[in-house]
Amino acid sequence: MPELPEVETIRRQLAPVVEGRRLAALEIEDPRWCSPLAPAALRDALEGRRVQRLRRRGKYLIWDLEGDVHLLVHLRMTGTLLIDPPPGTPYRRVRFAFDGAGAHAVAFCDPRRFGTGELALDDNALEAFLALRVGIEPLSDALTGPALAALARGRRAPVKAFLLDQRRVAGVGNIYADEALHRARIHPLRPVGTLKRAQFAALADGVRDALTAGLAAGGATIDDFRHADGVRGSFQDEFLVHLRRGEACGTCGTTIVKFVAGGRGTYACERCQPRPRNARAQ
DNA sequence: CGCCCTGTTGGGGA
DNA sequence: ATCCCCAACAGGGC
Repeated sequence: MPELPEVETIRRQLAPVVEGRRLAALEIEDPRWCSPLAPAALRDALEGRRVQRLRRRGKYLIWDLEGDVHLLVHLRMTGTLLIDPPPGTPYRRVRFAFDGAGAHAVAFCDPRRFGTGELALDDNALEAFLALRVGIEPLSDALTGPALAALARGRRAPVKAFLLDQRRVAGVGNIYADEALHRARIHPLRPVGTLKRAQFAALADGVRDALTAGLAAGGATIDDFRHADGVRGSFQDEFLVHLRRGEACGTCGTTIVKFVAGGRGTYACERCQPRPRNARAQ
């Protein structure tokens, strides 16, 4: 569930709650969260420090704490951050307690335990960590057709695999990759290096538009999925073009088909997004 | 009821 | 460079 729009929405909700607050206690109930670092090491590094800023790079939430200490939280597939969750909230893995009048508590909850917390002990370490993992920000001016073309030059990988590679364009997940490709009318299995200039431009627009639409919808229904009662809001249905197997393409009415691209379940309209001749069927 | 498959992510090994 | 499998769990199909 946490794709970039949801991470950004959570960041916007959380920032006013944690920025300027002192982290009084950090309770890590599942040591796997920060593995291979021991929970005690993380506690020692973070407790007592004030949160200066909550930022996002790709799908990473970056907590900048005073003293040039940084916590990188990744929600993976099922993680979420809840503000003042009620007692007994299931799947709680980490608890952040803050100081001061009107302070809130924040909980990291994650049924599948894929989510991670990582520590960077100075700016250099933080940038080195990010440089290895995240590429250009899709909601910034850096996302342009020519920028995508430069990253794609000479590559034969399917365009969907290219989009999912966080080291090139950061923050595009499985759902939004399909969405962006449908908007750009490009088949997910097209070798990315063979796209034409106009297609790279359409792809840049498609990525930005899909994420922006998701952000608008996510912001509108944030209350639904922030609650820990299991109601996680099907907000994606509100803006996605309904790329589901068996359903009709909203543009041309052709039945949406499913196949595997970039190692993930992929949905496309093979009329709007013509399949390349050399790509094997299903 | 139980088995099997799928999955919004990313790292590691082949 | 690329593909496959895995982490841990829930939910749906059969």
